[in-house]
Amino acid sequence: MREGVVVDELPDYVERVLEVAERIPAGRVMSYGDVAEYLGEGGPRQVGRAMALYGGGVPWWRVVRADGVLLAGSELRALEHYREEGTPLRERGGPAARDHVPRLDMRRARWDGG
DNA sequence: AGCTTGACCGACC
DNA sequence: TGGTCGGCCAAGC
Repeated sequence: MREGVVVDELPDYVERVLEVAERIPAGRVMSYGDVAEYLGEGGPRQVGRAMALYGGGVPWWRVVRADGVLLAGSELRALEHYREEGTPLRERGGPAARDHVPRLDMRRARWDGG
């Protein structure tokens, strides 16, 4: 069985990142930096890379930027999940709300990891 | 070995 | 409220 040199297993660090992502409850989020800090290893950028490459199988929309800006390129997909899960958003109230993608209300949506 | 590139962050203005 | 800047750290070239 030595032929199976194919990488059917993800790097250890990536596995841990995905594990944390899966623990985030619906309606809540963690920032990349939060996840890194929670793991006690790596940094926001490492978490970001892990999610970008392998995050497809987990609730990727629950791992977000610390400033609450929605994932570039997937704003609408993410937004649908947020509305469905009731994740706190900062909608823009005024007339200028037209064509404006909301941001997450990080104060309320942030999850500390239990 | 050096430089650029990211699903980033916090401080500052 | 929004933009810049420096720091961050691994990967790629």
